[in-house]
Amino acid sequence: MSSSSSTKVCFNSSCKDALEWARKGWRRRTGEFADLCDRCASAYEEGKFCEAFHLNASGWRCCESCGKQIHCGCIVSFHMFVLLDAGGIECITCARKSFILTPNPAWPPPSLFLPVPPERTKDLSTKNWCPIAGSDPVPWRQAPSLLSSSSAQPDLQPRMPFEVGIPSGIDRLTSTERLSASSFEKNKLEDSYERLVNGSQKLGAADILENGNAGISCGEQVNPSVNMPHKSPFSNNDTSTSRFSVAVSPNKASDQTKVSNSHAPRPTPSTVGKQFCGHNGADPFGDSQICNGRPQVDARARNQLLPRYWPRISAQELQKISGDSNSVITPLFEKMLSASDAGRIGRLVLPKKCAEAYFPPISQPEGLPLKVQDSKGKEWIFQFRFWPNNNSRMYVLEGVTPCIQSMQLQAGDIVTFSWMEPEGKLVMGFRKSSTAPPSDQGSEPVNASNGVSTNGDISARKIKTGEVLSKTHPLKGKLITSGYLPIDLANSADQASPWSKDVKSECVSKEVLGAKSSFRGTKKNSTLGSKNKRLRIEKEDVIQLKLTWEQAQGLLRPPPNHVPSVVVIDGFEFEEYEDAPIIGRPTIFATDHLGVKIQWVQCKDCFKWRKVPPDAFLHARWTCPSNSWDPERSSCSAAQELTAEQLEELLPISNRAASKKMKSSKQDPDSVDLEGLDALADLAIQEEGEGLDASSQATTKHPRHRPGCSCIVCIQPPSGKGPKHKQTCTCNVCLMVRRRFRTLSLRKEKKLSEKEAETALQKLQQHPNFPVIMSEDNIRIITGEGNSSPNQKMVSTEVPNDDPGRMRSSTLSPFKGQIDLNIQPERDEELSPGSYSDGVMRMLQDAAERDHTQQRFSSSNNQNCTDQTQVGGNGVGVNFGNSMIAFHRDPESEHPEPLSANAPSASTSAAKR
DNA sequence: ATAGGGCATGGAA
DNA sequence: TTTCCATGCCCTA
Repeated sequence: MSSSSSTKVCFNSSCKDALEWARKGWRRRTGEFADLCDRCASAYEEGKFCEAFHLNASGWRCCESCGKQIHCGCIVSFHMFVLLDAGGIECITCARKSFILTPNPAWPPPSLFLPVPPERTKDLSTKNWCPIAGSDPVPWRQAPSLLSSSSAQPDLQPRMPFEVGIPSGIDRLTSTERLSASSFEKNKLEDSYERLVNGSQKLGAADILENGNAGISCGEQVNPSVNMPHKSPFSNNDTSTSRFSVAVSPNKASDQTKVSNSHAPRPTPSTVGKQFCGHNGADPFGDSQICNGRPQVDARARNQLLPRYWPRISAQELQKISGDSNSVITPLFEKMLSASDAGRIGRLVLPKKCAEAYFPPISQPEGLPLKVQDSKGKEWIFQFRFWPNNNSRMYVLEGVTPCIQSMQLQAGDIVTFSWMEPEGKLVMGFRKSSTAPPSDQGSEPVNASNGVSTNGDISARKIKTGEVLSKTHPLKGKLITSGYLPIDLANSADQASPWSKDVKSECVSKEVLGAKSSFRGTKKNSTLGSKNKRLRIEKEDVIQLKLTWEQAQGLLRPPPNHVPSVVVIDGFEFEEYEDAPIIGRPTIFATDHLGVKIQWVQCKDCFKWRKVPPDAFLHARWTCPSNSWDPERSSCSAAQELTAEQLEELLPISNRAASKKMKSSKQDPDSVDLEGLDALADLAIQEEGEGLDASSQATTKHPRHRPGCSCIVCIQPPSGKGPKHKQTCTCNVCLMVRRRFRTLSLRKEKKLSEKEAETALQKLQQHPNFPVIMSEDNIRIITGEGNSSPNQKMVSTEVPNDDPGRMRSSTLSPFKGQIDLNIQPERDEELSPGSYSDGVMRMLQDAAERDHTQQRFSSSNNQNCTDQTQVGGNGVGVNFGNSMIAFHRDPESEHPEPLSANAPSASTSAAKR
């Protein structure tokens, strides 16, 4: 999204000034921001836009509390007021004082206005809920009891500001749907629904004109929060109130879906909730209502529907779901399939809040059958039930295996649940997490990053690997503020969320200003990463990267030929790029003896530094042969232009000491801190290439495996669901298995030359169950017999049989003929506490040796996971294919610290011999 | 012996 | 600290 077109004019129809430099105004229905001239943008940002331009327009009303005049008929001021239950409006300031934090909502889902069955028992049993019966309106989707005063709940709690939001909407829905509604309410609701669907009724400030003019109605409101992305003090709440539903009809589908979907589809009706929410924030429906047939204990707990469950369904998906019908699709929630979800157990764990909010209430663990239609129109019946769990419940959908298999889903993919009206059907869509081409089975994969719609707004922008907000820090120049570090680029599912930008930038800004580099902000918001830690660097590991934002920025380059749009947030300028950043090779900018700006870059292979133009974009794997600027030095064999001394001068001061230390070593003068960036880049590239591999997303941690565990269990799809692995397969699992075996073999080779190994072997051969336990560590023998699993077979076939010792090498386990999935072959030497540094260096030497030996190996073994050892500067990186360890040698101490982990070894305890 | 149901556990939020 | 939830594992059929 580039808002810096020179041909544009100010979006304000009263202005129309030519724009030299556009500033962002309110969010348009297309999703783009209104481009404003300086003057109008300032007015908008100061909240004086309507005063300046709409004074004569209709729609001005007074705040019921303070009397302030608010322009209620305009998109520009839409977020400046709230509609009061008793009529009238209140300015947002007063509303906040009254604990009303939700701004004006978008359209509520029509399902909220469904007719209500005459009687609702507190505990809705399966009898009352008959999804299988067909198209009857679903009782549990009944409307809120508008006038119900069922607030006499035992545990009614005042709603605190942070409790207001989507979840409250859910709560209200949940609560009220458990209540009876009078016929009056019913009629009213039906009427409301009717009018809503027919578009004849505009809610509150629905008379909003996209271009900011007042008084002209349009059918859709924009998310108010996006109107003030830079200054909302409670943007979370704001955004959380976005609700929408989509009326999909053949003749207007494109428009409506487009518009509707320009907001993050968040189906729960805070609108309605808001409308009927008391000023004091108390829930008029009672927080303690029965939910799913049981009393709610903690209202606050229900008020959090995690962002990762917010549905992000594209218009296309919705349209596919609805087909040609006039159905109204209301996305309810989505969930990324975990390994167990996608496994053959056939149980899909439902997020509790979602289950309680959107699924029929159940009071018995057996639950009830639930008819769900998939995106192909095929209907499935799942058992919706729960298990008691820690005084709570754990909701599951049972019997999902056929459906999941039918949709060819695996762990990491996302299933979406929507509600379709008037059919009254639960619809299950899906989104593949991989970059696989769009499936014909329904919801197409929007983009690799679990993307959203493609129709215009932030959420709609196609974001391949992440959108970067780079921030120009007044002191330090550009900093990355979005938190979209490469590590998360491929994984962050919420990077496309319409508000993530704001949230993140705010979050990161704080971190930056707090002089603390942390990726937490990003991770917290990462939908995918929130649970699928296999793809993430652990918090601690990230910290160990010892990267500052500035350093990380060094890895990212703006997309070529891309003019950023600039956003000012909290006084800081952010450059915003629509396209993914380029993950670049760390370089050193300098000026040559002629005063010409140049860039020094280090070859990935030979580590020699090459001079390139200052504006050159260099991929993280840049090597000498890519040096088109200097043919004489376009080969790794060519000498380095820079002397070590010169390089030292170029390096950051803080690194020189370390550099000096390393200078005397045999290693090439490496890039010191750049090593860390390098490592990060490596990882990013690996993630780039592999991170989206469904198989690698397949599982999450499991209790028996520590964080960082890269065992097959942790990284492979469950229950053999994944594709068959060929011998040449380069998926994570295969690579890891090969790598594991290779290192095992190499180590064995080494050990065989030692008497100790001989002794061990003798012992081994004397063992009655040879091959069996050789030691207590977790190294295993691969015998070839009893290997029944595909992986093990694969290993067997991968085993080079040129060395029989290798076949028996390595380690043993209590499990005969099995590979220890947790084996950490690189750590076969115990590192005594006092010799950490030695141990690491020894390991690195081993790695170097392996690297050497590897080359022999590689020639006969098709693989992409060539181990790399980089030693130099004060940083030492060992790259084990997709697992990388980088050590940062602290100049102050002799103890190298892990720069990054996510490696199968080195960061965990050493195996004992 | 195997598969599935259901609970327990423990990491993460 | 509490709650959620992924998944391990026991028990039963």
